[in-house]
Amino acid sequence: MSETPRIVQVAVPAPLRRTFDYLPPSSGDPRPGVRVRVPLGRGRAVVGVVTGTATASSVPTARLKAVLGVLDEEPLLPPEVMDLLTWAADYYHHPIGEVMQSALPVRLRGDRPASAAGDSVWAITAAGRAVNEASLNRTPLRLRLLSALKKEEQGLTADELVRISARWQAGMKALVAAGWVARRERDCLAPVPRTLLPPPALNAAQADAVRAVLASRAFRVFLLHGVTGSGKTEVYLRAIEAVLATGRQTLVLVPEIALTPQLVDRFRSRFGVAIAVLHSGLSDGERACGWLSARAGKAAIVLGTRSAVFTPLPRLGLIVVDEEHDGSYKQQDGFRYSGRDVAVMRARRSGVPIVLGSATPSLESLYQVQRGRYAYLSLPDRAGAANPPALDLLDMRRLAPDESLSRPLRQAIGECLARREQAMLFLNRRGFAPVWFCPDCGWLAPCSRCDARLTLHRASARLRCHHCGAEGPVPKHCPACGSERLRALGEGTERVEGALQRMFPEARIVRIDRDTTRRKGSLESAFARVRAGEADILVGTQMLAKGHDFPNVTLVGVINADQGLYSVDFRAGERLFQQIVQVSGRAGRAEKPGRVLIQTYHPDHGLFGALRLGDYRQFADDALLERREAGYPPFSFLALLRAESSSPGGALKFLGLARSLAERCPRAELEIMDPVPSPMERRAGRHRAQLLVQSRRRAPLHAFLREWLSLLEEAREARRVRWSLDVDPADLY
DNA sequence: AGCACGCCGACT
DNA sequence: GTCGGCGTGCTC
Repeated sequence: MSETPRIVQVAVPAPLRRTFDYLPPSSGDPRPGVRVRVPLGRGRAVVGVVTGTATASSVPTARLKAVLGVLDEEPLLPPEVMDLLTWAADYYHHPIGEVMQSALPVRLRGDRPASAAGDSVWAITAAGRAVNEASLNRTPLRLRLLSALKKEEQGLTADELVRISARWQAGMKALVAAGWVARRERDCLAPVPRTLLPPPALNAAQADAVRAVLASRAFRVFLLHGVTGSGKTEVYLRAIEAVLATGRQTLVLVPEIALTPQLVDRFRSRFGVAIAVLHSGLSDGERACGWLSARAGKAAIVLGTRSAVFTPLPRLGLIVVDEEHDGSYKQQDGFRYSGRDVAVMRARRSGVPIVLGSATPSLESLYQVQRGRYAYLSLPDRAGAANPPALDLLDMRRLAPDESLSRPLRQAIGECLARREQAMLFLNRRGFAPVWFCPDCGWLAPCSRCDARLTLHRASARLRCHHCGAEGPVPKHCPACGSERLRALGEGTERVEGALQRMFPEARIVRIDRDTTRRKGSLESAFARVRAGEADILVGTQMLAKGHDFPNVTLVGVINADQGLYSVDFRAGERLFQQIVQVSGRAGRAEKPGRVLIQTYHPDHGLFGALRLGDYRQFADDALLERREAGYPPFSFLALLRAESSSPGGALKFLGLARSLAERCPRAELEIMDPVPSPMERRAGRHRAQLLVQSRRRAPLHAFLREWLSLLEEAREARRVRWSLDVDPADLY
């Protein structure tokens, strides 16, 4: 019998929407999920992932190149994850190679063996611990290294040792030779605590929710709608506990900012199991180590942000998505997937239950509840029987604000301080003032690369663009008319902080925004100061609202709630409501009632009515009716083709071509809009435009997109602009 | 994305 | 006479 020629299909790291065929290595066909080194182009070798094998190729055999090397004995990506990634590449119409790469930790994207992916560290040995430090007095470098390692149970990497001494290697050599220090791989799984916290008692709603989730052995989506402070996390923990007891693993996804040490500690102190934490703040080695422990089944719980949804978990038993409505689940560049939606698909494919938790669920999820697709679990009560905070609207049309703070708000802050409680103020705008303005000729300092105004940062005396990062000095004279009367218009957090300091000279004020928390760990230390009672007033942007509890905050003020009230984006209302509910949740605890004051120029807006009643379901039902009438998601499916070009008309011109190519594709049940400039047409020197495609049904939309993209890829005009397709876009700009 | 090939301007 | 500008095309 003649042997059948075999072909290996490989997803290569290139923006190509297909796999490449290679001849197998002499060792035989590598299995799907295995990394291979393959030649690509002229003299270049890349690492790709095997997606399958075949008996024939559409490329003539003579032109096929052979796999250069096989990097993994066992598939690095197991079949379950490979299937999920293939689905995701198809659904988001994104190049398969880039999708595969995004699923791998950075350390494993190259040809490093999986066994050596962690951080290599120097760690103290038992012998080293017993050394009498006085005996090292004559070798200060060795002494410093040894005492540093004594404090670091996990050991130190070369990068970290450099900070102790540039010449650390010399001293380390001697310490290793003496047997006091050894080189090993850093263990990324924190030690299991000796004493575990006992689980608190559940209220009836929590117990019902836990019971419902645990009753489901197969795939089922649960929407856990729990008001702030109602104990959603405890429901997760109980469900996880039961899953762990059966020897299975749990995947927990949280929004980017919410993965705080506090949350991690809460998980660690409850379970006597290894927990892998995966987020962007880790070193590449730590990420790879956590990922590999999950894949090996060593980590029983994976707690991570968006990209953790692709972590291999051989014994997956449950998925939890916390704050499922949060926008940070959607990746905003490159492979634009939704971590939440992929999680639901993963649960379905793996046949496990998934819990989506939120105080303000997305309209998409609530709609699935209405349709009977998701099970609805409600936690209506705050733990400890605390009342929800009283919510008042301040009609700014009738109140004379002083530096954007109305009199009732100032008064409430004063009373709050007198009670020795803390106040928290939100303003979604950092910097001192959003505009630098000439009162004589009307000139407004513009960004030279964006269609936007520059924001004044007074402390650093700079004008900055919040869209492209450009910055420059603050002109003293108007460049248009020479006037010397330039002034700041509007308010940012920096200005409000100053105003508060003048109004309440005794108060200790902490400002929290991207400018004050740029340094690593500074956000955490600011929060720690607040919790320790070393601050009276907190001023900040949205980042103040997520994942943190401040028991002594009893007043929350929203300084400008109007942004987004009349926005062009159809999701703006939903997001505003979610934000206000989230910040309101910061006010008050069991024994101290909270108060929320919202400043607005549109107090009659319907959104505030539902907000005052604290009725999210009512708001959501109304909003869903509006969406249904307008034909917006979740009653339709969207795809947005975006383009940007350095030349003014380039993006629109390309989209014009895309629009005409669309005529050649199956267009039944589709609405293909005309290309339009993006709401902020110029950004960072690039001209941007977009084209929206909409359909009532998913299938025709995706059939269309498939053909449309293959035509677009062939078009030479497509090489002159940067373009990307966003399936289920979160923002229409 | 990389990388080479390919024709037109200012330099040792 | 060459170095190099980025337009165009291809990668199994």
